Amino acid sequence: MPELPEVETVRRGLNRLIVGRTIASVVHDNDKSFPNAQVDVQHFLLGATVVDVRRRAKVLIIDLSTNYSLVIHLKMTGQLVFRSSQDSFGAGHPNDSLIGDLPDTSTRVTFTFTDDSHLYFNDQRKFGWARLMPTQEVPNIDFMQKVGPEPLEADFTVEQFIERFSRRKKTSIKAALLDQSIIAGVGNIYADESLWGAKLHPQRRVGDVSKNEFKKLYTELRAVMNLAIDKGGSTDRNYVDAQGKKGSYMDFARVFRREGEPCPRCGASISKIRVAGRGTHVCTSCQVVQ
DNA sequence: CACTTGACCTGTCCGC
DNA sequence: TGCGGACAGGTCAAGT
Repeated sequence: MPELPEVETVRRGLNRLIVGRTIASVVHDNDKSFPNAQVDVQHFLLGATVVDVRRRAKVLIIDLSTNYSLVIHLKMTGQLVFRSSQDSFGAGHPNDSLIGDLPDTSTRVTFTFTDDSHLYFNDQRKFGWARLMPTQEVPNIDFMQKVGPEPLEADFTVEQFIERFSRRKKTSIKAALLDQSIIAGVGNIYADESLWGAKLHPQRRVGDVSKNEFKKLYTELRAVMNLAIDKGGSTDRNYVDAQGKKGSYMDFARVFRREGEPCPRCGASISKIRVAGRGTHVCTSCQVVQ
């Protein structure tokens, strides 16, 4: 569920909260949440100071002073939550975090910094992963090699956007939007939201999308993602930011999770169908299959 | 190569 | 109340 806006929200939070902190200890469950644990994780992490937190597509990159980087994919239910040594979650200490005491049953990795603050990598469904590697090798991993361009970069043009779809003609526009090798960072929420904005039915074949419709989709996708970043992302189920707080984009969603509600544009009832193996929200009245 | 489907997991919800 | 099954959806491997 964390898509580009959610991962970007986490990145901004971590940038504020952990840059400059030095790792004192790491405890991990030694399964695929940290698949290269057999390399000496402790040796490369202990004493390392966080120097930057970057993002590429839905992947977070935590750069360390040792010229190593932690590369983390949250997949569906991953969370990265920071707690200072003062944070208290016991009775009589109200807070606005969605989650309580940490570590909890879904904690896969616990980083403790030298000031006794903590960063917890939680992942209920264990689809996420963390890897430690030299910073200079990060661009060489398979994921980075095949992932498409960042849709919110200032120099990403509508012409590039259209060109990226040129090798896909028969598949649905929704399947193409979800394909990370075409455009980076789009997931189920913002695919449905941007297709509604562009009045495109998710099952429209890519080859049947006109140039003007592509232009509209480009504009809508960027607008929707920028708004979502503004709102701290979407909390559908599990997502929380680096302080454990929910995002509020779902309050602004037009179709996602709104099956049965009236379309904000034409008033017809919003449907939920299945496209590209995903639950898909659509107004069949004003989003045209053609 | 283009494209689709199933696997990976576990918590939640729904019907019986 | 308990229990089975469907469902949630990011990515990769394996299938057509």
